[in-house]
Formats: sequence, structure tokens, C-alpha cells
Amino acid sequence: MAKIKPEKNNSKKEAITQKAAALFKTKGYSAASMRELAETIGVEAPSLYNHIGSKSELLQIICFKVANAFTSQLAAIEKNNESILAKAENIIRFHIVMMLNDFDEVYVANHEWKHLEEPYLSDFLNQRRAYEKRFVQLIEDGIKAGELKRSDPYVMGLTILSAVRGLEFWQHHKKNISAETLENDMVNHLLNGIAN
Amino acid sequence: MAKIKPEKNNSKKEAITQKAAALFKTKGYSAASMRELAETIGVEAPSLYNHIGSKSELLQIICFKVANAFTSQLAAIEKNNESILAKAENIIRFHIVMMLNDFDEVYVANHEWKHLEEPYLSDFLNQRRAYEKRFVQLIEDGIKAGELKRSDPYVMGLTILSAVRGLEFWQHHKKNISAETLENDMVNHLLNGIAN
DNA sequence: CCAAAAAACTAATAAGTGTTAGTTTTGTTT
DNA sequence: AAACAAAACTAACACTTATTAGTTTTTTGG
Repeated sequence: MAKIKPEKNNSKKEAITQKAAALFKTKGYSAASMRELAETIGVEAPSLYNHIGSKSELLQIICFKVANAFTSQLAAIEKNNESILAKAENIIRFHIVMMLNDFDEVYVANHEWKHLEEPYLSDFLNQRRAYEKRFVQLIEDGIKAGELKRSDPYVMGLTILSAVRGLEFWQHHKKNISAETLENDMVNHLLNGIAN
Repeated sequence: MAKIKPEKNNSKKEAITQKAAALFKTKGYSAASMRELAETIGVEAPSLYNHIGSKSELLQIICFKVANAFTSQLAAIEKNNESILAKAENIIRFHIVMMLNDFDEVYVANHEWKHLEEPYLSDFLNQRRAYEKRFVQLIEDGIKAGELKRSDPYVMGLTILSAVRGLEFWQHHKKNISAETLENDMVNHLLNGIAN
């Protein structure tokens, strides 16, 4: 019978997780059924349980894969010996790249995390809050160093994070605008504004 | 027995819709059950159907109430005889005000629209696309008029819309930062940047 | 205060949910 | 080719879902 193809992945679990991310993205976690997920893979629903523990485990894997990617990248950037402005730019660019390359997973982590079960839900939110805090701290340092304008650092930080998060709307318009233009123009907008 | 209170609203249907918005926001549309909604109102689930047509009708009402509010406000601003920079600022401020005043409904319209049934789904998306287009057009005009920097107008427009959309993250931090500070700092950031 | 309308209730239905048990098929190793 | 492990299958269970039908209670208006 039909067999789950590992494609470019090494394990079948990863293949399932990837399909799950795509399905959770389009239908939402709650509205996505295991039978539907199985069908996209070419298998009956119970067969999935030879490879995964539960539906919610799939969500956990997706959410924490994304969260860990952002957290570890932030740590790497923090260690660099660059100006704070350069660090902020690097972070923004990383968000953009992640959104373009791992869209399904990032989208699910951003939209469906609320369906995580405890204690994963709390862990996820703590990790995200910590990320925001470190990013805001970076901006605060930038203000003290005179690299950034004097304004509420929280507003600045969250505005930037919100803006890059909104890149999910771009999936449709991808063709019209190159990733490079998008990246450069957005970074420039968020750092230098648009008013003449 | 318990009675559905119209509270400040005139009709009971509006009271139900408002509670539904709050529930859909916290649990998500699919995961929110009619029994749960009924409980928050103090009534049995089937009783709701004396006032509403279906669960999905509630979602329609919420989504289009929000969409129409934004669309009509945009039309009003377009008619004004102001500079384009002032118009853009007004639009940003309106988004911020809507987010602070009608948080539940705006949140649901932004997050749960995908569960709309046809033809409402298509209608909603068309309306939103039209809104974006008109906003981007405004920015394009601003560039031609020399009021705004020369950059991709689509990137500028969507960056702004994404940033204000992200105000939903602020619900938690409301206490620490006044709405006025938030509004002014965000407008300033999006128009003038943050780099020194 | 009684009749009509509005809105609550209980009971039930048909469909769909994630998941388990038990069995058969497939793939691999000796 | 025989044996063993991996992974598919079918059947089923225990719940939950939105919604309808039919009935009783509550509210309204003359």
C-alpha cells in the first residue's frame, strides 16, 4: 500500500510534521482532522500513530522548532561585536528569511500556539516573552548609546516585531517583489521611516 | 430562568455576538462550542437559536462589522483635504483606536476569517484586498507628491498595516503604557523611523 | 387578567473527533 | 526462503459537535 515518503527528510515523523504544518496553516489546528492529515500523506489515520504520539505533539514540535530557531539566532546575534543598529538589522533580516523559508511552521507557531497543552503552552509563552524582552533591551541599549531615537523602547520593539510578523501577508505577492527588495525596503522603513 | 441581558445593547442578538467575539478570540472559532457560548450567557445552547441563525452567522457578523468600519473610515479620510502624510497618520491612528476599543471583534476578524463560509469568505477577502490597495495607492500618491520617501509603496503600506495589526500583543501591557504614548510613538516610528 | 408571542427548556439526531486494539501486509536480515 | 520488525490496515469506542423538534415557561399587550 501507499507508503509515507521521507522525501528530503530523514525520518517519517518529520515528513508528517511538515504536512501537518501545512494543514494546520490552511485549516487551523482545531479544524484540521487527523483523517485529513493522513489523506494528504496517502495513508489511513490510525497509521500515523506508528510514528507520532498524538495530534497535539505535532503542534508542540512545530511551535518549539520555530521558537528555538529564533531564540538561538538572537543569542548568536547578541554575541557579535557589531553596532546595535547592525544587530537590530540582523534580527529583522532573520525574521524575514525565516518567514520566507519556513512559512508554514512560522505561521502555525504564530497563530495556533494557543492550542498547545500545558505545560507546553506556558513554556512557549515564557520563551516568547523572554525573546521580546531581550529584543527590547537591545533597543534600550541602542538609545543609551545614542544610536537610536529617544522613544519608548517597548513601542519600538513591538512595532518592529509586529511588522515582520506581518510578512505572512506577502506569500501571495511574492512573485511581484523580490525577497531582496522586500528585505531592504522593510529594514529601511523600520529604521529610517518613510516621511521626507 | 436566566435571561439574556441586552446590557447596553438594544437587541439580544448583539449581546450574543459580543460574547461570541470574546469566546472566539480566546478559544478560536473551531474550538469554541455553542454550549460554551451559551454558558457564558447563562442559557442552554439550543436557546441561542431563537436569536441567531447559526454559529457561522455569528462569525460573519463580527468579521463584516469590522471590515465595514475600516472601509467606511478609509473613505471618509480619503475625502478630506489634508496632506497625504496627515491622511496616513489618520489611518494609522484609526487602526490603533479600533484595536484598543473593539479588541475582541478586530482580533476575531483578523484571525478567524478563514472559517467563513462561501460566499462570505470571498467577499471578506475582496474587501480586505481592496482596502490594502487603496491604502497603497495613497502612499503612491504621497511619493509622487514628494511627501514620502521613494521606496516600494506596497512594502511601505503592508509594513504599516502589519505593525498596527500587531497591537493585539499590547492588550497585556496596556497598563504600563498610555494609549496616547502608544499612538504617538508608533505613528512617529512608522513615519520617521528610529535610527539617529 | 387573559391571550398571544417570545424565548426558554429537554430530548434527540446525525455526523465527526482523536485514539486504541487487534490483525495483516510489507520490508529487511539472516 | 524463513523469521523478525516495522508499518500499514479495519473495526470500533467513547466523546463532542451543531442543530432540530417539540414542549413548557416567561414576558408582553390589550
